[in-house]
Amino acid sequence: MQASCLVEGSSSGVRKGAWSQFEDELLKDCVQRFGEGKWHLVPERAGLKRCRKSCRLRWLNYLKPNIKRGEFSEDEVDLMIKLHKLLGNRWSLIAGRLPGRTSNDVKNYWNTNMRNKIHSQEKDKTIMKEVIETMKPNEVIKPQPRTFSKKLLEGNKFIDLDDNCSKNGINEVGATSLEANNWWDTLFEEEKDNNYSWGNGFLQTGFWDEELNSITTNPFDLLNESQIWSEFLSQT
DNA sequence: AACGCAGTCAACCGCCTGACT
DNA sequence: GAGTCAGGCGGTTGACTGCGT
Repeated sequence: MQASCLVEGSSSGVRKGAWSQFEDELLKDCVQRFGEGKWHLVPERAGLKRCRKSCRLRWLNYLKPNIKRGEFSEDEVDLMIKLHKLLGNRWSLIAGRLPGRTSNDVKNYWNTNMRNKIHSQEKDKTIMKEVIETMKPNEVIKPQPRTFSKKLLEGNKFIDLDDNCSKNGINEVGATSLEANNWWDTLFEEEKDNNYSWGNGFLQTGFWDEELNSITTNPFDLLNESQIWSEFLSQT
């Protein structure tokens, strides 16, 4: 567990701190050759003196293709606020709805920009209260299982992870087959199939109403009577 | 030019969960 | 059922940078 990473980090000369360009190249090359996943094998395969977690993080937050850099657009911020209101500090889920953004990006942005904004709006007690409410520990939805065993995948017509990863590497949005089998992404695909409207790359309507109802404990804390999630997320 | 401060963000840490044995 | 492993997450830290004095 984390102990393995700590031991790796302390006793076997594992590097810490900022990544060099050379290390980045080694990691990129390794992921391109073997695909994402099996992070415990990556340091050895790549010839890196880094622990598996460090390799994974570096790839996901910096090296992965299609990562968007620069400022968040208005649309992105708007969606982020709505999703945060809905999901709390579930940065990975929020990032999953913002193409090219990582959970680290979203978290950093929120912790700097949004908190500042919120503090500057302290006069507006209702906004303040809303945000604080979403940050209560008991409002945070526990993470759902994100990984699937090979057996499970085989039994549900999914493609074998290792096979798919090694042959295809990453898909067009930079996601592994593992991520593509995430329920959330599946929903995303379903929405596209159903020709719901999109704007600036974001889903505007038809927003997995049933699923969001199922994962939120008290949907009517956020929704008006008879309002659905897609309406909530598309309101301005 | 030198210093201090605040903001940003990459990276680390500790914990949780599911899979596997 | 218990123990271990690997993947993943959110919270936190600290190095770096830019700006004001």
